[in-house]
Amino acid sequence: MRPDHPGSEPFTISDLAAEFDVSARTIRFYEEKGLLAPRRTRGNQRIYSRRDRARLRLILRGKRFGYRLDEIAEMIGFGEGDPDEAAQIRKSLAYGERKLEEIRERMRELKLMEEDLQAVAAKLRRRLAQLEKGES
Amino acid sequence: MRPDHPGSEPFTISDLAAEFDVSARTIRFYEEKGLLAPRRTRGNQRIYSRRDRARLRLILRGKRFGYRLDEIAEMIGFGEGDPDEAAQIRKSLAYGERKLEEIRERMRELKLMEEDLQAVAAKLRRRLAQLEKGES
DNA sequence: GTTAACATTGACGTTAACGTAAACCTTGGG
DNA sequence: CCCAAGGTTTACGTTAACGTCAATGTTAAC
Repeated sequence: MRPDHPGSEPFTISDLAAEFDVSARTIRFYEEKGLLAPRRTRGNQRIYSRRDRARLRLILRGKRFGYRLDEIAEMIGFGEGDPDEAAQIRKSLAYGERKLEEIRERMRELKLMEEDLQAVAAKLRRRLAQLEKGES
Repeated sequence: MRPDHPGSEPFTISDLAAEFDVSARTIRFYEEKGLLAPRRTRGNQRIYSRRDRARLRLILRGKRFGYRLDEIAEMIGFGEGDPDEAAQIRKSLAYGERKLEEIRERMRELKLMEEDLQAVAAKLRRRLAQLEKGES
């Protein structure tokens, strides 16, 4: 029944739910919002391809960085939607460039945050060293 | 009235609201949640020190990465709270280490996200080049 | 072919993070 | 002293992102 590579190819909704540790409801909700569009069986059950799975991974990744679902919808939608015209593609590229710049800015901020926390940790360690020398 | 350096030292709530582009309500809300604790005037109005301001910046930074307020409360609280005992400090340090590891993980993920988006952009550019050569 | 396990579509509930409005108090300039 | 601009609390409203039933349909193993 299963192909040679177990756990490969098409996935059910609970496969993905388990893999990414989210509820099935969550995945259906993303579909309601237009972020996913899996095919269906004759019986109307959802079937997820590897592409769908990759998309879900991107969605969850975006979420972890505080992007809202509608923002994510734009981000992942920026590679589709009737790319019949060059103008459309150029617009998509411009949008992508903005998003990339935003992401680089976030990386810089993360670095700052790391430094902030490390500064606090250093302070604590100095204080701890004092205490261990018997000081109050 | 103002000290030598304009825009320095103590801040009003609207000062900070303007500087960080959030509403005063938001700042008061953070206080309700125990994330801030500014001093007050005799008339009960809030006065924010530079330290308070730095704290707010950290809070907003955390938010931009999808941390919830209660998580942020723990993170910024990890350097205070009766550090009279060495054990307490050691616990705080351990907590800080976990958070730092989490942050480094996020940086790795951001890099992946950047690569994903760049892959899509590259695809679009190839398609665009084809179109400009007159192909359908 | 019959169940047990899993899916589907509503519909309503919930929580976090504020927005908004009312009624009142403080502060600083003229 | 007065008042406009800004601040305070209290309380209720709102939105995003799901959680949680319930009623019903579909699959897969036996």
